[in-house]
Amino acid sequence: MVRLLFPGSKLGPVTSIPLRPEPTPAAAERSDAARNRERLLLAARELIADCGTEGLTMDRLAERAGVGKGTVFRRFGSRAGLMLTLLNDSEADFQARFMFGPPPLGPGASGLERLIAFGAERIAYVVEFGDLVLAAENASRGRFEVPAAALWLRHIEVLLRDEGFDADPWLMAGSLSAALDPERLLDLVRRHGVPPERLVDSWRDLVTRVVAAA
Amino acid sequence: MVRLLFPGSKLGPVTSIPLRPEPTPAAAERSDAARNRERLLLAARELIADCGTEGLTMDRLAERAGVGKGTVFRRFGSRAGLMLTLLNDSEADFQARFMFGPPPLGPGASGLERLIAFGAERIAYVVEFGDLVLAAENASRGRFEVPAAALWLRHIEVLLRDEGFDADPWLMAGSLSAALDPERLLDLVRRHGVPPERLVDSWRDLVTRVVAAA
DNA sequence: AGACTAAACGGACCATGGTCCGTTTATTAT
DNA sequence: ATAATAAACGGACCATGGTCCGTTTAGTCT
Repeated sequence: MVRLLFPGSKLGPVTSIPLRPEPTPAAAERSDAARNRERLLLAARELIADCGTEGLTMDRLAERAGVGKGTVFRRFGSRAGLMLTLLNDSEADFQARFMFGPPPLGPGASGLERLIAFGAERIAYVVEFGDLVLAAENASRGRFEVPAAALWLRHIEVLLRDEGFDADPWLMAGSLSAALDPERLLDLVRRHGVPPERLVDSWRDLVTRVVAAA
Repeated sequence: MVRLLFPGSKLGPVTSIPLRPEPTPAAAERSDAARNRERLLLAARELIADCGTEGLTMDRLAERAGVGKGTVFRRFGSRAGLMLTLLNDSEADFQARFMFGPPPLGPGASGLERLIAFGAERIAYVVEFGDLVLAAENASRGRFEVPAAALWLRHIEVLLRDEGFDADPWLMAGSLSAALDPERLLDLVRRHGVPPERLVDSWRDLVTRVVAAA
């Protein structure tokens, strides 16, 4: 658990679940470590801007940032961890919007409306950050241990319950969540040329049917 | 398209979509190539039996089979290709059963019954061949290009249409298919200890709801 | 049998993610 | 200021999937 600024708000820090958990949030970071972290993140963004996500290798990143390779791995744990870190801000923003933002995504709308909006936003998010999300998916032990994924799941589950869904909402939330799998969405958009709006339509249809029979 | 024996049937060869497409089905295999393929498959099964799927590396496999590493890759293309080949028989069997076998999996039952049975069988399949399926998933360009996957998708789509589902059955088939994703299923079974029957129940609930509103 | 050719072979080689451990350095206590 | 210490550093090293290309060989044609 880490405190992040709620972007564009005067309300001050809000609690958010980071995409990647910080190892030791208690101890303050040593100055050289902080400097290298900045250098690395900068270099990573430049590298991605120049050569795309594919072009970012850990060796190149280390060289470009002027640090040793070991430093890169101590900081981010793995390539996927780096990508997760790169996505952290936008992910925190997304979380804030579906947890505290205005309806229909945030509280105030019905469970179904919020489910629909959630899918639509997630689809937009995946389409926007495509390669990054894909590169972040290969986390060490499966993509299901990412803390943020657990949050989305729980969110969907709660919305299902709101709609009176009683039969194993946790598993159903997982099934719905699977329909938003980034690899699938990007395959549909990129290889099959499916327009995102059509994905949103299909998602709406899916959740509507699932909730309707409740 | 390759001809495979319909297992346990007197009906002779039936058409089946292989898990992994053969590069040049026309040209006959040279004798040394055939011998090496046998050696490799044997060695692969032994290695997996001894050290598990993780323990099978391409170098070790080559050494154990007594062939060069290049031979391994020419034969199977990639590690995932090898796993796909190892799964080919059971996959052909699965295909035969849902396409031509007895109801409720095969023709003769309603679309909904067949959908439910399909999911149940798929779950059992994934649980049985867990590691192999997982290792086969990292196919070159995503797990959506595997020909067999296209067949399952099409199957689900047809069954949806049978049930009068009109709104974008192809995308809906994909969403349902995503709920059967092996990585998810195995994560649920292994990490969360969810019994397969509960997965089947949830799948039944899902497809019933999707089809009900049609 | 001998020559010819296309296919198969093999293993050195490469790229890349990730680990290890001896060395350096920021920080803190005295 | 100096010493002590825990953290950070860096780059050699490893494992593994995958490629390349010069060499060998099975099958065929005469």
